[in-house]
Amino acid sequence: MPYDRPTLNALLRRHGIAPTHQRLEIAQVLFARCQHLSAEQILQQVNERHAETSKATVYNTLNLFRDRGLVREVIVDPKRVFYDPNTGPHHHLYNVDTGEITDIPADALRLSGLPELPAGMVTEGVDVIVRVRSAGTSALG
Amino acid sequence: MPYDRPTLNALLRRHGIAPTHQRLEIAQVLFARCQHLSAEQILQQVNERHAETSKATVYNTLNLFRDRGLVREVIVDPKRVFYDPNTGPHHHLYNVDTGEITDIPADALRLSGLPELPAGMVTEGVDVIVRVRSAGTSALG
DNA sequence: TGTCCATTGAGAATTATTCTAATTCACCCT
DNA sequence: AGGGTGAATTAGAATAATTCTCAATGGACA
Ligand SMILES: [Mn+2]
Ligand SMILES: [Mn+2]
Ligand SMILES: [Zn+2]
Ligand SMILES: [Zn+2]
Repeated sequence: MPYDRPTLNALLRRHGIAPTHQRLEIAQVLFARCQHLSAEQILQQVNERHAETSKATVYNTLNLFRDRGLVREVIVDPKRVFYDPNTGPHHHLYNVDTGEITDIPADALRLSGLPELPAGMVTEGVDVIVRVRSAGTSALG
Repeated sequence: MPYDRPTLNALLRRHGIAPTHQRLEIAQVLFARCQHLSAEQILQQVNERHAETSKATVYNTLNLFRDRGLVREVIVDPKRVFYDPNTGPHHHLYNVDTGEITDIPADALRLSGLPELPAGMVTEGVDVIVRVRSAGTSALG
């Protein structure tokens, strides 16, 4: 268990985040099993045992974590944002049928020939999304 | 003007879409200037001269066009979907400050080493999104 | 113990998209 | 031309993710 309370506590502090009870609970959910979760899923998992965190706090906290670089957003589904505790460079496999998101390690995939940017632009990141579906599922009706 | 009415008419028919007045107007907006537009932007442009198309029809039509492969969705902004009349393989440059989306030709960018998929999955597409921001704009407050 | 400021949270607001159910329209037949 | 028919359109309501408001809470510390 690499992510016990003292570790999470230090992690938040290191990112300039005051480690409140609710924030630790949310960090726990995110970092314990390193998955890609929506705000709604996080809300449910945090309140699994007994309800103690509000929806507003989950959204506040996720935006705070994102602003401080603790998590990143994964934009693959127009319906909801997913939160990724892995902020290192890597990419994603997205199953459009199941909604499942899987990491692709950065070094598993070579990207070459990025076009030079117009003057005055700076790259913030390069996202690669491999969209897959379960074989047999057709895009047509 | 490569996209006059008879051409659009044939284009819709070729995709199995009955070419109604509203659908032609929407196709016109999408294909005339080949941009990446949101439903709201399309609704405005279609009704620029005189209002004749409803919001419901714009959404219906965009979903129909997407299902029939006439346009593709671009998922870069959690707030809204953008529609792309270019369905050929290519990638996108997304300015997170301005919201501007620019095409990157497929051959401008080499991708190698896609991991083999778990059995029973088939690739639907690979999206590369280069997120840029105007230099000087910071992610922090 | 009391002040202070950040945090929390209930519920309302916002907004992109979808849904419903009724009207309109295009096209065909006579 | 007039009428039947199914598809298309639409106004407005519904849905749902996210944000906002602002009052209540609570920990740190004098
Ligand atoms: Mn957000
Ligand atoms: Mn859609
Ligand atoms: Zn990831
Ligand atoms: Zn494009």
